[in-house]
Amino acid sequence: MPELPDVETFRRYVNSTSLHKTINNVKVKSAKVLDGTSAKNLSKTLQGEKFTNTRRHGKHLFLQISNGQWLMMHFGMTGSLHYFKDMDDDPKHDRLLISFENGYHLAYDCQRLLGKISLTEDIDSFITDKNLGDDALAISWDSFKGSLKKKRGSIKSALMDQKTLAGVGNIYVDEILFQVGIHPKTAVNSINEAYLEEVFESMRDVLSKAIDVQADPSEFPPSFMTPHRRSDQQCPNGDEKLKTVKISGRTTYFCPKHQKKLKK
DNA sequence: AGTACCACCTGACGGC
DNA sequence: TGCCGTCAGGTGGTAC
Repeated sequence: MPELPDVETFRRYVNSTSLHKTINNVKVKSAKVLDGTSAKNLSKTLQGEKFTNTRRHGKHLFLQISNGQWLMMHFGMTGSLHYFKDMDDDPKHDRLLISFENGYHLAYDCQRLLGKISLTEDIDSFITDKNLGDDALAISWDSFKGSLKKKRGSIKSALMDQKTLAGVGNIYVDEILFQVGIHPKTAVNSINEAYLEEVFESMRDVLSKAIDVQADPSEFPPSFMTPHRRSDQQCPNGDEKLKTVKISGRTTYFCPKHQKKLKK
């Protein structure tokens, strides 16, 4: 689930469920997701505090703690958040369980353990340390253009590179390129400025439309390709079959009829 | 600075 | 039923 729209959805979920409530218990179920901190230290840091605010940068979510620090969550391929009261509703792969004094719990669930949780004093230095590019929904057209001009290789790899811009992953990059009708293997440096601006607009459009429906593909507009992302499925714009190709090791779906390497 | 692979992990699915 | 290869919305490291 966890690309920019999913993480933004988690952020709003935390806002509507978990702010301003005293934390009275913290259980680390798997220390493997912890990065640069220990279960003991994390518990000590959160115990008795509240979450006061949230921020998101790309695929990283930050929960502000009332002591001024930030709890960083990254969701890997399979991470998600669940707020519930009855422990019967505790998700199967919960790795961190935060309990509030109102009897509710916030669980960080992550089946494949590829996610990360850490503590940080300062979001800006976290972003600098990780070398992350600007957030894909916050970046200006000028910065986007500037960052992509330095890139070589395919447009797909460039958009997915978190150092270039943060938040776009394998699913949404395919959707963005499908919407502009550009072949994912197109060399970035062969795209002229006007067309690159269309890519930029498509990125903003796809990401915000996904956020509008809580990143639920079953609610995507009918013109979106993502819900057809299965082998042998047809393009939403016709009876053409979608095809797959590997780009930087990731399975890529595209429509051979509607996505061309060069714009006519 | 690219790509190509491997690794980290668990689990679902299809073929035999 | 069971075993096995393959694949999965991410990232980081390596070698070339």
